[in-house]
Amino acid sequence: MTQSSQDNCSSEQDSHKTHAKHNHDRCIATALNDAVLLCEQRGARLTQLRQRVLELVWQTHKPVGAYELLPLLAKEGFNSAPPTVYRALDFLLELGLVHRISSINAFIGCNQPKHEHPNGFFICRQCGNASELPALQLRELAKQLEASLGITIEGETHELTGLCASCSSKAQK
Amino acid sequence: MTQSSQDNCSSEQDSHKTHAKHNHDRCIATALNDAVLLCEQRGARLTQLRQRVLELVWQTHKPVGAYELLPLLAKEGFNSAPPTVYRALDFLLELGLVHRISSINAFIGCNQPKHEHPNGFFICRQCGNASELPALQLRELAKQLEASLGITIEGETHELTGLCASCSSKAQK
DNA sequence: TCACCTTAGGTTATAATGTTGCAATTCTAC
DNA sequence: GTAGAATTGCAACATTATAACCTAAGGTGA
Ligand SMILES: [Zn+2]
Ligand SMILES: [Zn+2]
Ligand SMILES: [Zn+2]
Ligand SMILES: [Zn+2]
Repeated sequence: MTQSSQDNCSSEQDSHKTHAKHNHDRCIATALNDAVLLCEQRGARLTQLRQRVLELVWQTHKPVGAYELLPLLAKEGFNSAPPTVYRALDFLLELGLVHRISSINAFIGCNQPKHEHPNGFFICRQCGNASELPALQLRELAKQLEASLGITIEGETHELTGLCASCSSKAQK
Repeated sequence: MTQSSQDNCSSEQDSHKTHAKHNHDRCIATALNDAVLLCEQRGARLTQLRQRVLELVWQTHKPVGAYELLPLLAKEGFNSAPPTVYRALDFLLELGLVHRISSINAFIGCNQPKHEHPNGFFICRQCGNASELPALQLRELAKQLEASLGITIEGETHELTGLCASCSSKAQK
C-alpha cells in the first residue's frame, strides 16, 4: 500500500527533463537503501514515519513543500500536523538525506548522502525539476573565496534557476 | 528628522567586522545617491516611503527582516502594514537596490546597484554582517556550469555562512 | 521481568513571513 | 483641469515554521 503510489513515476517521467528518461523506481530504491545504511552507521532510527517522508520527497525530482506532504501522510494513517512533518524533515536534513531549498521553501532528496557536500541546486523554471550542482566546482569556488576574502566558510547554499538542458533544447524548436 | 537615527552608526561600527572600521554615513549617502540616479535613469519614482525603507535597510550591514522595518516606519508616521513594506522592498529589489537573502528571510542594501550582478552573500555567524561576493568569480562559476551541464542560468543566489576575516582573526587569539 | 530513562510522535496553539483585493489618494500626461 | 496610471492605506487572509506539553514506544540495566 505504501508502494502503490510510486507507480505514478511513469506519468512523472514526462517531466524528468533534467535527468532525461530514467527508471525512477531505482532512484527511490537507492535513496532508501542509502538511508538505511547511513542510519545504521550513525546509530539513528529510521522510523516508519521518517522513511515514508523520505519516500514521499523522492516521488519526484521536483522540490516539495512541507505542507504538501501533510495530506499525503494523512492519507496513509499518519495523524500528522505540521510538527510531525517538520520533525521528520529535520531528522532527514540532519543526516543529509534531504536538502532544503530556501528560495522556494521546499525540500528535495539528496542523491549523494554518503558524502558531505555543499548544498547547491539548479531548478528549471520550465519543468520544475531540481538537480544538484557538482560539488567539485562549488568547492573550488569556496576555496577561492576563502583565500581571497580571508573568510572561513562553514555552510553554503547555491540556488540557480533557468532552463535545464532538456527544456532549453525544446525551446529552440 | 529622518536623519536623526543615522547617527547610531558610531555604535554600529563596532560590529562592522567584515568591513573593518569605515564611515558608514558615507555608505548610506552613496546608496541614496545611487538610488536617485538609478530611478531617474529608469523613470521610476523614489517616493518618500521607498527612500526611507532603503535608508533603514542601509542602517547596518546586517540583513534586516521585513517585519523589523514595520515599527521603524510606524515611528516616523508611515501608517505601515506588511504590504507597505513589502511593496517598497519589491520596488527596491526590482531596481537592484536591495537584495533578498532567502536563507534567513532578510534584506540588505546592494553596493553595486549600477551594474547587474549575481546575488551572492557571505554572512558572518559571529558579527552578523553580510557582504557581497565578488561577481567575477560567481560569473565564472555560472559560465562553467552552463557549459558543463547544458543549462541556461537566469537567476542565481549564493548564500555562504561562516566567520568573516575580522572574526576569524579574533577567534585565534 | 521490571523500573527507569531516552527518544519519537500526537495535539493544540501560536509565531513569523508573505499576499490578495479593494478603496482612497497622489501623481502624470494630455 | 481631467482622465488614467501609479502609489499607498487598510483589512483580511495565506503560507511556512515553531513552542509547549503530553503520551507512547523503545532501549537499558538491575
Ligand atoms: Zn528519478
Ligand atoms: Zn545532496
Ligand atoms: Zn557601512
Ligand atoms: Zn548587489
